Amino acid sequence: MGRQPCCDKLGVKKGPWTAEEDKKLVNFLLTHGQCCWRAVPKLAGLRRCGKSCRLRWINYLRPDLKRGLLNDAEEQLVIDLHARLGNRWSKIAARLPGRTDNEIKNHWNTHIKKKLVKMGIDPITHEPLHKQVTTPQEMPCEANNQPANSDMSIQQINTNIPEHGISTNSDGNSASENSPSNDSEPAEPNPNYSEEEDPLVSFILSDTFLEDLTWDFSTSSEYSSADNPTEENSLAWFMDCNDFGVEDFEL
DNA sequence: AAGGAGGGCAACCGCCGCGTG
DNA sequence: TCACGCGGCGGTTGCCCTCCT
Repeated sequence: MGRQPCCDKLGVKKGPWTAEEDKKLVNFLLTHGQCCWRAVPKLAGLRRCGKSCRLRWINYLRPDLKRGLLNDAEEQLVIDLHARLGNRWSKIAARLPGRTDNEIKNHWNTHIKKKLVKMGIDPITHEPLHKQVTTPQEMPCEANNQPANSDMSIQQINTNIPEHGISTNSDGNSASENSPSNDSEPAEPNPNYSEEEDPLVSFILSDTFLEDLTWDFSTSSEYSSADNPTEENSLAWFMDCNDFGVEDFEL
């Protein structure tokens, strides 16, 4: 037997969200905070699946989201993190405040992938393309969707993108899904781009950042409506977000 | 100016892991 | 220990917009 769908398909609207639906969802979440997503559409008066509401909120409506394309530093960070973590977009997004996993995933697939290929680097393994003599099936790390990180490939990236260095595991070990210790391994500072040059990038790559839950905006107590259930507090995070269309929601 | 091709992105789908009873 | 429900995640799809011919 297949798994039950997350919501009753009948009467559940799909497709692009309207401004009216956005408004309902935002108003509800500002007033009540994030609770049981399954109950949200019902309570908010939406004919949507709870998952759909969650996705819409996380990927689009969340006021702490950054808008626009990833800048060079962010892009470089994504490349580096991808070399270490693979396609674990949520983990990568966790180190990029204001960016969502979906956004990063899309950016990777549409921009960065092509960029790396153009530079002669395999976007999956982060190895130089011309060095690859084995087929993807023959490569365990590929089969597991895990990158084979190497100093050489990373250095090549650095060469091609001189403005922004990236760091990698100094021993060239591939990042493994089964070795969570990699997550906690501090990134080696790139000789071409020292911490002094970009302490922010260095900090984001550090354990301090990853383990600091205050950077997790979805659970941030500063903005969390669950912790600060008043609409006043909730509105504060709207006001902090300059390019958010507050007027769209008549707040 | 019109039509086709390609790219970008929002949203959906289905699986997985975790918490709970 | 097992079953179930839920949230979260990554892969994929499909629509819309832009560019090119």
